[in-house]
Amino acid sequence: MTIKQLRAFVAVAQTLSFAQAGERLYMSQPALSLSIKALEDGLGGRLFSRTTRTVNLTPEGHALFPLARRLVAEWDNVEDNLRQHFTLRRGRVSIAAMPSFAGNRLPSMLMHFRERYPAIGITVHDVINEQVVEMVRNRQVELGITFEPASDLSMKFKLLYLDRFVAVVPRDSPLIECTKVCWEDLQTYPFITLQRPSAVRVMLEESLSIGGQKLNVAMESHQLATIGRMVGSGLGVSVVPSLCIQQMHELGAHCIPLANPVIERPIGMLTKADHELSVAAQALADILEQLSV
Amino acid sequence: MTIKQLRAFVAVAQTLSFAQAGERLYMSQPALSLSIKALEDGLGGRLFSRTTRTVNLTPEGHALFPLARRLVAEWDNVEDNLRQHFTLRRGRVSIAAMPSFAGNRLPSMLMHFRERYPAIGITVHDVINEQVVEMVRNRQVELGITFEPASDLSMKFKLLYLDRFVAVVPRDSPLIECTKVCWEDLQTYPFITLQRPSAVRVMLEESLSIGGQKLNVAMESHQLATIGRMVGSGLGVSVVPSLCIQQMHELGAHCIPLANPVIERPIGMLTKADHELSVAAQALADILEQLSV
DNA sequence: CACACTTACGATATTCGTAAGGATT
DNA sequence: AATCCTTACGAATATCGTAAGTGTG
Repeated sequence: MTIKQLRAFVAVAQTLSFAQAGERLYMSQPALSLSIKALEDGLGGRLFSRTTRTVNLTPEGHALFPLARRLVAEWDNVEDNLRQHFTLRRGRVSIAAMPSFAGNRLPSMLMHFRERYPAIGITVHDVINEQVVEMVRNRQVELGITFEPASDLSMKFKLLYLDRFVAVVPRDSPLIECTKVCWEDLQTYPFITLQRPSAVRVMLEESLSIGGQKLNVAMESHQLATIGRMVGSGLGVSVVPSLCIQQMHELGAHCIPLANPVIERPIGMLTKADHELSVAAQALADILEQLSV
Repeated sequence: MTIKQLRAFVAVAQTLSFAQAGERLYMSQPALSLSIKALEDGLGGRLFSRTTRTVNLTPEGHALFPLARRLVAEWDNVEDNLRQHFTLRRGRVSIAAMPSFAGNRLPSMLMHFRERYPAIGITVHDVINEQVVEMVRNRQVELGITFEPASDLSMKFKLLYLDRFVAVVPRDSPLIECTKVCWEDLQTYPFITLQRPSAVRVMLEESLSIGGQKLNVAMESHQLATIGRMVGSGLGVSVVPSLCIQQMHELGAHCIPLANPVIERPIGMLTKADHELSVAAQALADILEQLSV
């Protein structure tokens, strides 16, 4: 029994005519006749009782008809569904991104993606850097956007760009005139930064300790938006990835390049090394990469 | 997409090895490789991510796997089920038979059928002659057993044998010595027979009226068993199809050939002319015919 | 006699197995 | 070096369309 034979059976059963069914199936009537004969032989009995003049279902054919119709319909569904996934007319892609990225660059990138593939659903997990790595590892998401993690053979990291940290100061700060600032310039102001599990905080401390410097934290938050608004209100200064520059401006703070130490971190896409991306995820990855050049 | 390809896909997805799957499918590994390739090309994307050393499902392949398994399973079910019907290892046949037949000859015939085809279910409708014809006409049953009905092009009648009516008398009747009796012999006793819608009653009246004779009914019943017991108790005499001889004996009555008038009626199988029998019904018809020779 | 299904037959396509090639552990 | 998948190619098989055959209304 082949799918072709089953389609032929359904067509003949519906039209009760080999000639008409042949037309519908785009095949000659003798070929159709042979096909039905092969089906009957394969099953071990007749499905149609036919004189040269009239065609009718046998009781067994009658029993097969609804089953055959269902099988063919399900078959077509599965096939069509899969084809739509491959042609990006259906699907869903889950990604995780650290908040600084998810809240700044990502939305406009997703706009591009959605414009191009409006039928693909997107699930974004806005979680801290470490959780991004975990979610990729656990395959909760296909794609993660993070700072480059410690090298791990089970993960693949694709650089999108280098992010250089910048200082954030109030609009009325004297530092506002500088084209760049050093850590010493900032130390005279209360320092506001993210709470501990945050990668930004950790990377900041690491970079400073290399230069023998120390972080004196006056205030902490775990929301970038809060930090921005605190700095904007004149409560103190901060250092954030350049990703956040626009957000900081919108929150009323001002950003200045940080010259010493230069804190530069690769940001990119993280995937499981041993698992291929879905076509949808690959399409998203392609767009993210393309928009990061 | 063909059923063969889908089976190949399932096998490879389960073993994650073209070599092993090839063995299971009884085909060479290169042929399997080509088959999967053809499937992937047809669907428009990869289902397996494979290096020369390891095979893995792509996300799309992963999505297809349960669907493919279900499709293949349903396919096999339908195919197997139909094959079993054709080989008489599954099925049901519905027949209708007039009470005189259903209660006498039929049971032993069904025993033969059941012995030969124990998996075929049988539904017997024990109804009066006219209803048998109706049930065949309405396709409530595939097969009917009746006296030959008025010829009707939409029905097919296959003679099983001729039934000759016999007289039924009490064991202590003086008639018991006769090798045959005439209507006149019976008329001296109270006559017991079936009620009006019954074909036996109608045919009896018809036959008598041809010879200018008349039926004086002393008692009526609509059960043959009741008649038998009434006659057996000495309440009167009756005339029944020879079908019922054994039953009458068991009920304590005695049967004697009826010589004048001779009432002879063809009994046979009735089917719809334009509808083929199921293999199960045909098998039953064959056995009924064979046992009637 | 015309129509509709079946059979016959030659051509085309598809499928398969063997052999050779390439990549990974 | 061994193993496993892919590509190449020739052979076997299957499928299809045209043409001829057959039975029915």
